[in-house]
Amino acid sequence: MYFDVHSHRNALVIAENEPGYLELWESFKQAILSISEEEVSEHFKTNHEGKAKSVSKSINALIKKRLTENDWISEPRIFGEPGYSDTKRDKKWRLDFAKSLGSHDHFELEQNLEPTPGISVEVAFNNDGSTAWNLIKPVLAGELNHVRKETQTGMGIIVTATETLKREGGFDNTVGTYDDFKMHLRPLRNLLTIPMIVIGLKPFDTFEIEVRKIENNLRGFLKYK
DNA sequence: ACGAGGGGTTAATTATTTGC
DNA sequence: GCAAATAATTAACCCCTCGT
Repeated sequence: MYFDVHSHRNALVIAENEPGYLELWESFKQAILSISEEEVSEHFKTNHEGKAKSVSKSINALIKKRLTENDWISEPRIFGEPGYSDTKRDKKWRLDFAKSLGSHDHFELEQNLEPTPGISVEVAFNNDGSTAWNLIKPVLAGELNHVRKETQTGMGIIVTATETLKREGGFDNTVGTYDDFKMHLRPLRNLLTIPMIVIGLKPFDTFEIEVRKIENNLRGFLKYK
């Protein structure tokens, strides 16, 4: 899949020049770019066509597959404290994905060892109301490093849908888009202290999702362009 | 009259408890 | 100790309001 890129607090410059971040950024970019249109349409056809409205589940599943294959950790916890990390209520305190070049070991973090570059990833196809929260999570993850190691080590990547993909992918009209995230970033600049790259996924060349009403429910169907 | 957007609901997934 | 049943927790998406 192809995408547009928006850079917050020089994230792109850092990602493309700092040795450690370069490696992580390339790994991420390659993961997304390597998802082919055929794979998405095939996945949708076999799993969700006629049952779900949008392609979001297929895209989510394929991103997860690619990133975990490349050693990104799925749904890591942000904090290590009871109440925030126990399985009962830690869900909203988890990132979608993260990868660090160094150790995730708790002991080493406490020992104030060399900062290691790490990137957190949020895939945000949900309600526009949670746009702000999606932007804050990478900051929380980064601030943790900041406090423990006294060094700026965090960077966030947010995966969103462009307006066109939202329309052609059958996404619900409430999902926050690439443009919505860019709108949020300007006024929130001073609160969002971590460099972030916002990715706007582009629509597909060969197909789109046609939404039809089946027995009062909206369902998506493949339609080749 | 229509479409965008937000709040609320629910189906499906994940966790926990219970029973064997 | 393991499986089945039950409970909790989302995230997708439905519906209704509001602005144009």
